[in-house]
Amino acid sequence: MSAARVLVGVVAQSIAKVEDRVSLPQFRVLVMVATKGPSNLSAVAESLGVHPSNATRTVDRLVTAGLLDRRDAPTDRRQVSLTLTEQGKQLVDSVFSERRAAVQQVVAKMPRSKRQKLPAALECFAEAAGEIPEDDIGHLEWNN
Amino acid sequence: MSAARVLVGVVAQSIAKVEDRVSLPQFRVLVMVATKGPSNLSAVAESLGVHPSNATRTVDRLVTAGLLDRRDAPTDRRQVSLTLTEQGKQLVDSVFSERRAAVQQVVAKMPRSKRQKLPAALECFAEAAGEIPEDDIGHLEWNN
DNA sequence: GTGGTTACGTGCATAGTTGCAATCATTGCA
DNA sequence: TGCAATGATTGCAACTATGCACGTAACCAC
Repeated sequence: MSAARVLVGVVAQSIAKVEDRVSLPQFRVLVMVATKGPSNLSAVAESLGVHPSNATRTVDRLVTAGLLDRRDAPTDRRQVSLTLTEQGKQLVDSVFSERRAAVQQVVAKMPRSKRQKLPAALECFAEAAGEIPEDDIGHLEWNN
Repeated sequence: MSAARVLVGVVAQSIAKVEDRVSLPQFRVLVMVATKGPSNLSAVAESLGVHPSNATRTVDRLVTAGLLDRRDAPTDRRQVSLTLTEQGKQLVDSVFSERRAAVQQVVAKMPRSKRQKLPAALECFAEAAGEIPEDDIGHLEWNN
């Protein structure tokens, strides 16, 4: 659990650095679009567990901020197609790479012997988690 | 990083379950009081990085919700003493124990051989993090 | 005591999130 | 063509968070 605290701290810190530019729900939208590719609004709303009307307005703000691109979907003009702008990509990337750096900074302080055993154990842990229904393990896409 | 995603997902899920009752900033206040014992308002505000006036109102809501107890500090009547009510304790405990359960559920799925190596590696990881200035590693008390 | 400092609280303003109901455009089916 | 279903948006209303300026009560040093 203390390791989990550390990791959560890293994530929180990485988000805090961009909180001036985007709120947490907004960032979640960006991450979802970044990870799942061009999406429509309903998908975003459902994935985040909010009312579609809220998703609309959150996307509004991201479009205004120049982080998200909203256009009509080619196949069905009722839907919209959401993609990250270059700025949006950079923002998401900056958060992710900072997380990596922070974790690596910690790993670098571990004694070499244990450091080598860590990846295998963690990979195994992640695999084990993959075998559990997503409802039980949580919203994995939450903010990463 | 995938292991980190899993752990963060667990934390996010555990918080999502109480988000109907308390907001994220509110929960952070509860956790801070739970971990650092009776506190005054300034400490809470500074620890959360918000303006003291906001801390006042956040605490207001928690008191109204019956999760927090606010009374004059015995030593200095300018200050207040914040403690968790029984309800508040239960809420924090429920989140923490759910996290533990979720992690253990994952660990239980790991093969026995690797399972034994995990705790040592993670403990070492956490220790390594402890050696890094808090500004670099993040606000560890964030929500845990 | 008097004055400065400290710790909280209040009023005010702004912005973001949330849900619900209603509306509009598009699509697909009869 | 006409009508229902779908996807998105808008108006409305409430709540939370946030900072700033100001006020009040208590403490401390002189």
